[in-house]
Amino acid sequence: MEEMADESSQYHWHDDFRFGDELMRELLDAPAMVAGADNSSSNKGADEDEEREEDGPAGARRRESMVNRLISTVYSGPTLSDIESALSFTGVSADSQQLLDGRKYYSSSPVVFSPDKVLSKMENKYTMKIKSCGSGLADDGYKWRKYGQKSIKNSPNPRSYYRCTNPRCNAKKQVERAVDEPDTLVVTYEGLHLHYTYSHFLQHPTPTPSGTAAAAAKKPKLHLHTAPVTTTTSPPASMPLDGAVVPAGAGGDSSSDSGGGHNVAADACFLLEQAVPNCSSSSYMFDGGFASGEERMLPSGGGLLEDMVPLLVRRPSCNSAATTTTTSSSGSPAGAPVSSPSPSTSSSVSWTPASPYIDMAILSNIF
DNA sequence: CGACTTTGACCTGCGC
DNA sequence: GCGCAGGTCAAAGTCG
Repeated sequence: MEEMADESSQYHWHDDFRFGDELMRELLDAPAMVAGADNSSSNKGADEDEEREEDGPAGARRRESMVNRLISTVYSGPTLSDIESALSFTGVSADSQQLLDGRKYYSSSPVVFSPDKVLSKMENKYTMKIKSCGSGLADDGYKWRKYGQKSIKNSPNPRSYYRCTNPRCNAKKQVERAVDEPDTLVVTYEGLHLHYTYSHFLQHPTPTPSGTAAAAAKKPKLHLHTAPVTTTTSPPASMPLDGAVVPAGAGGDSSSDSGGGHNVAADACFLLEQAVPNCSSSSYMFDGGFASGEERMLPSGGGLLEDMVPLLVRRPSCNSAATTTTTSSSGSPAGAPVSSPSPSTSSSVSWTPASPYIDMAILSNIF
């Protein structure tokens, strides 16, 4: 298992993104771009040399800006706006719209996370219908522990109950097969993950044999299963996908999901940065590599990222389509993602995931 | 030996 | 209050 999180895993981040022509051009012009991405061509020449050697705060800001641009340019998956569209979000502010555009976010005004706002909606439930592409279950990037199974009336299929293995997380999910569609899994999520597990970060082993690598060796069980998800069904999201979703066990109903090889943390950082420009992913992902970032991302024991909202949902390993229905258990304040006035339903989505991860529940809470 | 799954028992909410 | 159904607990078993 842990062997799957080999060195290559730290590059999964790149696996899901491609370099566009624009990026390539920028890379070729790296010196100038890095020195002054905002500068016009008129700055080239003598000034360019000056800028290139600039090492002050301004230079740092520019470099960070450049990194951000690269990030947004490299990303080829669905943008938050795509997700928004899919969810038929309503009440999205102009700023948010801009923010949702992966190529504009860095120039938009900062978005301030409101923990209260997010937490107030933490009781939301959302259900996903996952078209399984095999006999397995989807993986949402989180680690789940099955704590019960119940046969449901009028349903030939038992319902399995899972709880997030993180002791400080009360996220739960229920998994059962659709009565009319045996190849479809119905996953209901309750509660949200306000953390990442070690597994996400251990996928990015530090180059140094000691330190985090040692930690990884000590906590192998927490590694996401990076094995090929041939036996798992993946939903589009933690929505987890298993949108943070389904266990990968044999037989489908009972499975403990795990990662599918995706660089979840990286994706999360990217998405987080998209949502929160002030949160510089570069400081986590690109400044000296992820290894150093790993340390910073583990503010406390237990590998929790308490200051970081997971914007994740694991993409299904196959081209499965997932349908999600978000249910707001509590009165949704204005701006809630629900598109329907009905208290029991909100949005229904048919999404052929091409993107990494998204926690639609969280996104809906944020925007 | 620790983590995880299985599974029957127990608890809780709801309708009658 | 009773019964049903869904959700959770926890002991036992399994696995690596």
